[in-house]
Amino acid sequence: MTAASPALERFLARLLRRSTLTSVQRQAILELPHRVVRVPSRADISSAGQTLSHACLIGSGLVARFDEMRDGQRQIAALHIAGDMADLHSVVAPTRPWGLTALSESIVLQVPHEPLRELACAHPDVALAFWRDCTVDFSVVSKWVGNLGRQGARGRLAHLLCEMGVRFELAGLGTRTSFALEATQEQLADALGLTSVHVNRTLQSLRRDELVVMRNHLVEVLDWERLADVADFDPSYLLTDVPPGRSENSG
Amino acid sequence: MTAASPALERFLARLLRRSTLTSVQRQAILELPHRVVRVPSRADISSAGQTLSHACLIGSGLVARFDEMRDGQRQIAALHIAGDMADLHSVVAPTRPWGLTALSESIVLQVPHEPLRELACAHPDVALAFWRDCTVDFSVVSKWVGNLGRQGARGRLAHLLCEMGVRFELAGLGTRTSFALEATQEQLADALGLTSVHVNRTLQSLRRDELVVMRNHLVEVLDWERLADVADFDPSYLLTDVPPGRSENSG
DNA sequence: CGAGGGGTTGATCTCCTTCAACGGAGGTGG
DNA sequence: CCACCTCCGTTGAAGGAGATCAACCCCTCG
Repeated sequence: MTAASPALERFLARLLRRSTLTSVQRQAILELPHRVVRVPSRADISSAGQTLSHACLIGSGLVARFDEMRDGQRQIAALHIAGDMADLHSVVAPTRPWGLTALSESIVLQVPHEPLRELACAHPDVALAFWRDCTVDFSVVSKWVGNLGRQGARGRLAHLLCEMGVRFELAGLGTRTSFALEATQEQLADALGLTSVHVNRTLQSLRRDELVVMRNHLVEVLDWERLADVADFDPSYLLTDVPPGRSENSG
Repeated sequence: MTAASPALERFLARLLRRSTLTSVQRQAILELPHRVVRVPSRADISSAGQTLSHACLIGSGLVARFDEMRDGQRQIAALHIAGDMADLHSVVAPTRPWGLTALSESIVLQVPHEPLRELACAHPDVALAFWRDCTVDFSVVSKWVGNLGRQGARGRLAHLLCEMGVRFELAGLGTRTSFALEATQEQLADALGLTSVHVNRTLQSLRRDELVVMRNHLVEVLDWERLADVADFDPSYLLTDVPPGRSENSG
């Protein structure tokens, strides 16, 4: 057994958090062919409307999925960290209406669609696991709609920080109260539907209330309870509390 | 061959718009077991956190997927019309963090998860088709993030009307310039992240500009081009322009 | 006939944007 | 080694989009 890519191992771990796979299936995932690409900070990985033949697995760094308006303004619709397959959706919809961009210097694994599709077709459990993984992203972006539509700047920012904290913790990349979020205030603004000026003022407000400090892209949550309260944060939408057994049979 | 439910036929038609299925597979979908339920206007179909054993296929009416804040405020994250399987996602994630509510009197088909899952496991093409269908909803909700985050009230409302127009047209339930949207201004507000008062004023503004008229839940688009322009609307996110051939092999 | 829900209007307030300027840290070239 | 530049963060003042609150209208239904 050769040493697998740590990125694929992270991806498999993410899948296994919510799905059960046999050792054969697990091995097949670890052996997926791929090309490793280093993406500099602020470089676009792919743009909207492109038809791709591979999915992007994040090896390291921070990657954003974004929607672009006519005037060039961008809205970030998702943030992806190491172990996330940023557009697993593209396996079934190769022409995707969104773009991917690296917010920080990142390592990306290009995993061809073909073997992913073949794996899904050969192993129904894998197909369900992939589908389920996409459902997690769906749930997250749905929550973002609620966050943007019904919360003020404080709540929105607090919610984003809570979400990323829990996700970094789940991925083993930090703790929910201390993690590296390599995004500028302008990029946070693009994710929150705010201006960078207002993100700045809102961060100061959260800091004045001794809820969270952010400096040098390092987030330190000072009072998780109160931050989650400000954010109206309920982590269940991250679909983490799936029973460890065969989740397929729970319905 | 017995007469299939028109709702299942609509659902199948929606799948076939983007996926290719054999006649055996098509027949299996039309023969899915289900229970027909009539849901009165404003009644919740299911609430957040519930673990379900069936998915909801809309037979008629207008159904909203919503997120609920602590204070009871609701944010609608998706609108579903006849032929939409409102929570096909629940097949792989039976505990869903969102609720479903009927905005108008609706007919809902409860389709048990088991046969859906069995169908997906028995036929990889069906699994991919289901997964692809979920990707459409994903793409739509992602676009809503952009709409909420980067557009003002006029653009948001115009975009929602454009989207629903195209979707009604695709589903054969009207034309993009004339369709029934059975939602109150308050419900539109819940979808747009606005107040009902402001939705009212914004509708008047669109009407003054002779872009669209809405009365008695009937939307009449007077100038599609300009409305789409105000909305910054590009229908490609609805994933309608998939080639008619075997889309699985296009990557 | 009265009640209630949805739509309409006006006045006021507030949150966030806009615009503009400045500061500090890091990188580069002379 | 310092001058300069650029990017990011920070601050202030002014303006605007939308919220809020409250009243009223119309239509439907009991």
